[in-house]
Amino acid sequence: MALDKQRIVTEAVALLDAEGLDGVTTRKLAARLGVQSPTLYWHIPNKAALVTAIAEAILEQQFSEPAPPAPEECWQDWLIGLAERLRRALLAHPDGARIIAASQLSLKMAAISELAMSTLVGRGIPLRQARLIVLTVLRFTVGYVLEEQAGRPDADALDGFDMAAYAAAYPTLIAGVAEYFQPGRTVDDLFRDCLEQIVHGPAAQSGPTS
Amino acid sequence: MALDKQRIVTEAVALLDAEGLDGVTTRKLAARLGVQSPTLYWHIPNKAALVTAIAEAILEQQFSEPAPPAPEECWQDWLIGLAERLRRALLAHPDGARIIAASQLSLKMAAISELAMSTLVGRGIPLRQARLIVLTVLRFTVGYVLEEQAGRPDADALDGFDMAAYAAAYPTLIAGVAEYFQPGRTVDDLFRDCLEQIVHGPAAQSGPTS
DNA sequence: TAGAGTTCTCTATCATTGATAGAGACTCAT
DNA sequence: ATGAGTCTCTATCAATGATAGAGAACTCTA
Repeated sequence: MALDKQRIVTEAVALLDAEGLDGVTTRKLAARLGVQSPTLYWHIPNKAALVTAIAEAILEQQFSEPAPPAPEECWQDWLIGLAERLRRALLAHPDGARIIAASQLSLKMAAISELAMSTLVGRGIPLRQARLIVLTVLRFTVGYVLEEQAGRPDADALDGFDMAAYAAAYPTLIAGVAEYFQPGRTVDDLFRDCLEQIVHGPAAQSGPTS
Repeated sequence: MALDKQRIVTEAVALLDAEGLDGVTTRKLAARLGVQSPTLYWHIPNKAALVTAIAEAILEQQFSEPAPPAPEECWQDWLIGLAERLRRALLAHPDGARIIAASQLSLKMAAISELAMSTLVGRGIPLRQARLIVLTVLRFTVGYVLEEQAGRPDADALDGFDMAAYAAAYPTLIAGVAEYFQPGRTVDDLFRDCLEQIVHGPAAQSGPTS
């Protein structure tokens, strides 16, 4: 089978799924492709470019069709949905957010921004405000998932960790976490509530709807 | 001079400032300290712990005193100021945001969250909403600075890049950027406007105030 | 002061990784 | 067949995080 950039990236995503970003090495990737590692460099300038290509592939999976703007849906809900799709795309692979953050100059991200901004402008939002909202939502989403996917501290880091002292030092923090996840709420609800905070404003208190 | 964790971290930050995160290697750091690299491992379990320690040091510089809650200032402005200080802390060193994002279990970040949440709760904000706002603001800030500090694409990446095609494909995006930075506005203003979007809501249109 | 124990630093050495140089094979039009 | 272009190989680098284990240096008793 011919080896081309397409196959390389596809296999790189599979390797990513299997071993995480740190497991994506040129040698392991080459082995999966039945090839020696220097061969990859004929198709790809360097590893940074590979990571960028992986980022594009990850986004492509979730945003292949241009994400229909919205028929009669209010733009706020549509934008929230867009961010949720972005988050799903990042969560679909280990270290997804790290990869997007490390990727330089993603055309796919630009396309998403363009879609969002043009949609909002089409709904009568002033250009400046549309940019602010879209920028805020997208960067928040990346920051959110980045922390969401952050590797749980290993044994070494937790060595001298005193959970009781932690709870005593940060009571409000702990109370907030505990309060939030009492009923049948999930982490997805938390993300959505944050987004509503942004697009609807703090006034829109999301009560225990449904 | 005695070599202890304190001195190691201090010098690591200096090395970070000089060469960026990728330049912070155990050998270079040891050389600066007049020591051989394995010596570091007596004081530090591994490099991840070093990065976490650097993260704490970076935050410490900006949040050494507990950041006075606020006398009569409204909590919104105070929270924005807090986020701006966090951003400044991250921008003060190369790859500052990457370091915070890579750091696992930062006590300093927890302290900042605790301070913010308890302040808001003290102002009568319900616990749940306080958590949402604080979480949103902090994660947005990290995501924002992360992209802000993202290395500009190198020559290789820009090889086959067609700026004209880019502008044609993403007209609204380009228009938004162009529109925003017309007068004497700075990148700091953009960040602040995004924050106001979050804490005051989209309704509060930030006109060209002074 | 002698010596034992602890604390810290050293030399030597690994395995891994991203990357390059340069030889060779394979394809295909002339 | 031959020569150009395309693709893959072997061999090899330099750099990095990390460990093993020898050995100074310091400290605190007896």
